[in-house]
Amino acid sequence: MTDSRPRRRSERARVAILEATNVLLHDHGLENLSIEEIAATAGVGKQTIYRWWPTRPALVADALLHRDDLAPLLPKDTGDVVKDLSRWAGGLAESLGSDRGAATLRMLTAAATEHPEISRRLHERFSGPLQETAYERLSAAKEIKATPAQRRHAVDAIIGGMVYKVLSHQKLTRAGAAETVRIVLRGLGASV
Amino acid sequence: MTDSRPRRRSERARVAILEATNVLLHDHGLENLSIEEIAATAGVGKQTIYRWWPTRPALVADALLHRDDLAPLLPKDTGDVVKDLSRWAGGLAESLGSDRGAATLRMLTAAATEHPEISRRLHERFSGPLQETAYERLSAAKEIKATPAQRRHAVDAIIGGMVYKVLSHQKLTRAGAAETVRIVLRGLGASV
DNA sequence: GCCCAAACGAGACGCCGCGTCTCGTCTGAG
DNA sequence: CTCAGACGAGACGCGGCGTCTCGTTTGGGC
Repeated sequence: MTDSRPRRRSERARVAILEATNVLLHDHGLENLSIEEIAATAGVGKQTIYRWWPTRPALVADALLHRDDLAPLLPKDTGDVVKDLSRWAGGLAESLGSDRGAATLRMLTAAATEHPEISRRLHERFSGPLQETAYERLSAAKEIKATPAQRRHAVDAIIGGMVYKVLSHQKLTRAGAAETVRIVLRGLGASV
Repeated sequence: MTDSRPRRRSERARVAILEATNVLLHDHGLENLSIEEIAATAGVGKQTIYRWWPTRPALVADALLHRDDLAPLLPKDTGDVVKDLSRWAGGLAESLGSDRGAATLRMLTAAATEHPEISRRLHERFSGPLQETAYERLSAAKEIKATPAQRRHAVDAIIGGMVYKVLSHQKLTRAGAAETVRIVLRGLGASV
């Protein structure tokens, strides 16, 4: 992991490009995003973009990673797994269920679909931490007797259920997400 | 709903366009799909495409709907809900878990992300029937005591869990899907 | 079987964004 | 202070876009 970069990269340009990308992503959508307009908006030469990002999806991924309003919502630990995960899923549902949240989730999905490497980076930052902490919270609960694989499946069912509802334009509510958590946890042997 | 179309549309051209689209979709992917190449491949004038399809996503959706190898896999009814849904989910997982199946699912997702109307049509044909028959199979089972909303959440968790695994590049296996079904159905009160 | 409007195949057109390139200027590490 | 390399700006050829205009084919109505 040797950092072989004696290069004098302009931080000002880098940030301007990422922020311009996010603005135009929000205004015109992923489909109508043009490098020319990003450069013009950021007050930057096109070459400066092509110098540092190999492809458009790579730039989009970096722009999404640069957003500071997308910190993943993580479950608390009060000792009551069912309550903790229900509240966590409820909050997540409220966030992803809003117009803005749903639009962002669809954009993340579309960007991830374009390139496996982009998918990996976005997952590492967004859905990964969600999965991991929910899994750990589940593993710490004494009342749940399940194999690690079963816990993984349970977490995926909860998160996947929400993602699926958004992608298929179904309603995603706080109450519905909490209900899903209750069903899945009961299936893992928790008393609900 | 008056059908005001005394128009003499060429069936030959229509089919050639849809099939050329599917071929190019498979060869170059959604991102590199060009109308020019579709027209050339189908042996058709560009105007013939623009005359009948308003946008590129609309054409992609019709092409996917025209594929006859994508008939949704539906659960049987042998009287044993757990076994029926486990096998169904297992088959679905095997199909979606293959390289080709996963690629198709990602393409469907990407196409659906581009436009709400496209999303609605694809859902109506593919995920919709899956949801509905799984829901009905669940409702017919006497051993399951749950509200309609709970059944919906359960179905979404099962299907969503699989979709999520594919989109996040996790392994999707027959056994894993069956295990997820067992967890969720146990959560609905079934004895597993 | 004839007619004719509409759909067809072909391709030219202007436009725009792509990715590359070449300027002259700016800047920061040594 | 120096100078290599990043920078802003924008010209360039290319290719696909969506529209248009040809002349030809086709199929429903008479």
